[in-house]
Amino acid sequence: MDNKNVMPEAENAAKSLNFIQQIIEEDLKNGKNDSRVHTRFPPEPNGYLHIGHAKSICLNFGLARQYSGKCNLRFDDTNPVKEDTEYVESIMEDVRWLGFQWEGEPRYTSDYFDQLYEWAVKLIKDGKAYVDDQPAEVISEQKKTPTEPGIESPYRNRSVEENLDLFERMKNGEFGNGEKVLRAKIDMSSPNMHMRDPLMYRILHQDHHRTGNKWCIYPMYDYAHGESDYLEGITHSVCTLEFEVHRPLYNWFVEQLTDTEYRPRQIEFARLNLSYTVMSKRKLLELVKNNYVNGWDDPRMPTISGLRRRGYTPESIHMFAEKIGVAKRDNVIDVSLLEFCVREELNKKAPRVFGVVDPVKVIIDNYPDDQVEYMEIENNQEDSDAGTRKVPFSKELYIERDDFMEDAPKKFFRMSIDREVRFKGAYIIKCVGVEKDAKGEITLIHCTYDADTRSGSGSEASNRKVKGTLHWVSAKHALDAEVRMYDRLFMDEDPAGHKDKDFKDFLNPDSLQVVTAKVEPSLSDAKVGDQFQFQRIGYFCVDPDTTEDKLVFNRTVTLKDSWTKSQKK
RNA sequence: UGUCCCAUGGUGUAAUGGUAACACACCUGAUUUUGGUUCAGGCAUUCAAGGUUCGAAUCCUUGUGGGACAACCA
Repeated sequence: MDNKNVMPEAENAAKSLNFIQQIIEEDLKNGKNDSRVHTRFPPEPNGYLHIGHAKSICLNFGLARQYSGKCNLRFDDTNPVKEDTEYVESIMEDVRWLGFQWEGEPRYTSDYFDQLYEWAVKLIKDGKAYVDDQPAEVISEQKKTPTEPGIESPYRNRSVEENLDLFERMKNGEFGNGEKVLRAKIDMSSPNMHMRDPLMYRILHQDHHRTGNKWCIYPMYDYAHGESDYLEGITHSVCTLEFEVHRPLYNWFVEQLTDTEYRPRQIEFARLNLSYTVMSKRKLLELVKNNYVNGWDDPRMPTISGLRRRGYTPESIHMFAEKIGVAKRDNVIDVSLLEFCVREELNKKAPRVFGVVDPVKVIIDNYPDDQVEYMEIENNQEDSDAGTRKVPFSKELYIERDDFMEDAPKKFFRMSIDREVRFKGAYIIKCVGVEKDAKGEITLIHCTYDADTRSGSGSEASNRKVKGTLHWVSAKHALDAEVRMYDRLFMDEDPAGHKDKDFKDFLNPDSLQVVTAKVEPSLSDAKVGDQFQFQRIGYFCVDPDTTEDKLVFNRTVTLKDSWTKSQKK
């Protein structure tokens, strides 16, 4: 075969495989499980999904897509104490928003409670499971520590008949919470703690969000998970690293209960850690419950719903997941990579508009009092199809307070007394003086304009180069908009890493600032969820969840700004 | 003083016994009616010591460092 003929594809194929893809391709080659690929995303519905889950979602659904396989969505709902349908709803919404479709209906571990119960009975009959009457503390004590072997429970060698009877009575609700448990009979001296007769069932007199009061015994994760994978025909059960030590147990249950060729295979990868970001569901719940943020979808939250509301796009999250890769070593990804991915995408898609977030008024002394000119401005220089729009220009305008400095250094390219700047799409303007209030705050900037310099007029003067270009909004045409400037929630690079300190000590007091901005009139047509670049300021979206009858913008991400960066040094 | 896992620039990820590369970050410079974008360039890497080999980031041994496991959580 002539290699030269396949060069175009070779370029794509050149991408290296991550270690999971290598395992899958090996399995495919060996014809394992009929060379099927079937993955699953199995969240517990006890909280909202966050960017770390997004990595797992992109991985699992992505693998299925890549290998023409399937991917299930399964709610791992074995602990009714913590779970709720609110979370089920939000999880489905988030997965869909990310652009993935699960195979068939959503699955629930609770769908398998009957089968799991039968299998537990089988294990008892095989002498591989027993009912233990001891309280939690005693069982825990007997397990000992990782460095010393555990000791066996006095109930370990009960007869099969007694175990069967007791287990059935557990199911029938004859015992209270914690009075009895079902344990697998494996090896109390195993060096792996998870093999020291792990619990299979505990008694919880608690309504379940799906099965109601049908059950008062609930299976534990270790028992339920592998079996659920088995029942769904999962081939590759991808999970995070902390389950690595559970794998022998996962395999043990599958091997005890089934005798087919088919075997699901657990593969572990390193979970995502993001700098300046807390990812633990427990801590996020704490932020929500104690009103440090306004709910799970607060744009400062690392939740998928928070990112969505902040203006992140599914595509940008896919790009991020692609770039961070998959491996087994602990990692901390810099948030700047995530921000890069949003900017990268929004730069191509988001129309540029003029919005002044911290306005200061400018008056052009030599401009006719009642004149209004409509300046034609490009919507997006990155996209020639984006077209242009008309923006009104008049004698009184607003500019950004940061864009003026009275005693400016030479390197300051914006407005200063006696210096010229271009008002983007309009004229070259020269500052001639300022007015201040009693506190010395600038209240008005006086300018003159050069009428020959109108942009696009073709005149020689209109092509004159000046160092700075400012965006502006006509005062009498401006719309008021509420702008929510979100910043990072935590100031410390690794707020979760300080084990002796409360992570909330690192909360940023300025993580949300709400201001009234002056924006150009074309934004009266803006629709919920629309995204814009406020030229020179950052990317903003119209708050997707706004219920108010006014324009509300959420800041998605700031633009890179080499001037303010150099000033901070 | 147990079992398991991991170790490549500042941060991530490749290279699968044959020239250590890509992205982010950072730093120059050019272009720019956004101090954005784009473009060009720069900085910087195999935990250590032995061994196998013509050749080791890769295989072996030992050590060091980090992580997971002792929930009736998942």
